[in-house]
Amino acid sequence: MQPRLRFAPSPTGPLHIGGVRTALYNYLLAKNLKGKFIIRIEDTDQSRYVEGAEEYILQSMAWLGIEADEDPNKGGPLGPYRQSERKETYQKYAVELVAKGWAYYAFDSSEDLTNYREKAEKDGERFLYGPLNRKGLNNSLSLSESETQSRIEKGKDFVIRFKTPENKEIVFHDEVRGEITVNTNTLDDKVLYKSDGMPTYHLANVVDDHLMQITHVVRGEEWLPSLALHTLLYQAFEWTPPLFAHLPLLLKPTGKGKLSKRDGEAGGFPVFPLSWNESIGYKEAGYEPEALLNFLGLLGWNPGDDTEEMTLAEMVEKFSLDRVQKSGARFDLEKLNWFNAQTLQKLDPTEIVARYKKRNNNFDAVPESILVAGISLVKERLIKVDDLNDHQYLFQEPHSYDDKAVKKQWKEETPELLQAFLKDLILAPEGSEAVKNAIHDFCEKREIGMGKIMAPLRIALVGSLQGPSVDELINFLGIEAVKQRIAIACEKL
RNA sequence: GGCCCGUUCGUCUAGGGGUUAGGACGCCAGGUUUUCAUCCUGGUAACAGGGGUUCGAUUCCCCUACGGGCUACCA
Repeated sequence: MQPRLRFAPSPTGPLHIGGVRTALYNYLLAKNLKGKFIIRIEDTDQSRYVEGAEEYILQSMAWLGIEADEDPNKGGPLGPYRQSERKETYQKYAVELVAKGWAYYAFDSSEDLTNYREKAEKDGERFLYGPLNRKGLNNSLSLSESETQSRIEKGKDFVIRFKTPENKEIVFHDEVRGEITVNTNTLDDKVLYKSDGMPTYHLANVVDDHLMQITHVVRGEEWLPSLALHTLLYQAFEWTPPLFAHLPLLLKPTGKGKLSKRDGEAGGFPVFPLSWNESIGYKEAGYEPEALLNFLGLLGWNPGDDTEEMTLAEMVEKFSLDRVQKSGARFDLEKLNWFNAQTLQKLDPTEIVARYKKRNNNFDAVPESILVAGISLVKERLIKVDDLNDHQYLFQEPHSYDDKAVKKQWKEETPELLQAFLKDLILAPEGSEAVKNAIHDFCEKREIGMGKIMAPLRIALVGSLQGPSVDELINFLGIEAVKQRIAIACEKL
């Protein structure tokens, strides 16, 4: 059987970074097994539907470079891939379950249910619509068959609930955690089919996974408690269940709980891949998708050796469920920054320029070749592509001079010294090696320390005591620019 | 509260009955760079606690604590 895995987000808002990781792991496993990766939109809750969310999710995946084999837009052999478009399918299965004695009609109003819950809560208990009390509630188990029929025919609101077997130890298997046992009396009879004619997650999910021939369900740990129900559902339908793997959750960088939108706002880091309304995304914050993926891939999984820097393809090759972590992982932006810097180091300067230009127009007037040469000079000091903006001196004369540096390094005799050096420099041959020699010779001739000329030179060229080595810088800028900058500095300082 | 899951340096993690408990990020120090960053070298720092089992437990079992999730006609 061909492995088929799906990522099944709900279009209720932007894709959370934890969702991105779930998508990534599904993709990694699918491709590792040489199978298909599918995106299915789970939009069964009309009241929570958010305009643009589906599009956002698909765009995020595109930006990340996680390509689906089948999705709502490109379609596929087992579509449609939007649950709202599969609406008719579900009723049939819900009714089948009733016929088989695995489900029943329930007529309890939401007010009644709320009352039961409030009452139970007052008594310090929890109301559970389940095996132990369902016979006393308003449903086809307590009502006569004719009464049930007539209510349905009269168009009364009803839901279909799963008929959880009474007092059974049910054992199910999770690929990450192993065997888990639950007593069915602690389960409730989940609604499978809602009164609005839509299925709930539980029904839709199981039916679609079966129909779409999903072989591995990889999802967040928040679904682990539902696995008992889902296992029972597969039994009820007499279908072979897929393999299940529940991923540990992403936790807040500090403090308690899972990562949420607010943490991003408080901690100043994105929680969404792309911007969504007021919330900035990783893309907009200047992160490279390769770095995000690499970072996320290692948050809850490792390849078993010490390898950390990996491309998507390398992660695909090494991925396996048995190396997925059981406990939640805290989100640490520092490490992502490191991954981003590493990603940039491996990129060709022309590619860095291209990515920089997509987001910045500061150096639009600078010729491409100069930009590439400039990047080559400073790329190992970039964490993000935008950091090139800190190196404007490569392409423009300094806007200002660092006061502290000037005070300390710019002496009275400095202008004269620089002008004299310039004369020597003009005579020097091309290349940064020659520049270096010129500086050395000049110092020797004048019998002065290198610091006397190096620091002022740097101030004149850069504006501060930073940047690439002076010889490389001079070589890059060219004699005319150097001459000009020295002149300007001598005048201004 | 009930049910389920988990717990190795600050963080991500490797390991697994006998190890100097390994790596990475961060941090610190030194070196390179007559600058800064990079880079290199070194350092800092962990098996939640208590009981078992065992010649020996961080590793296996139990309990406690702590953390997490679920507890909707949401996913």
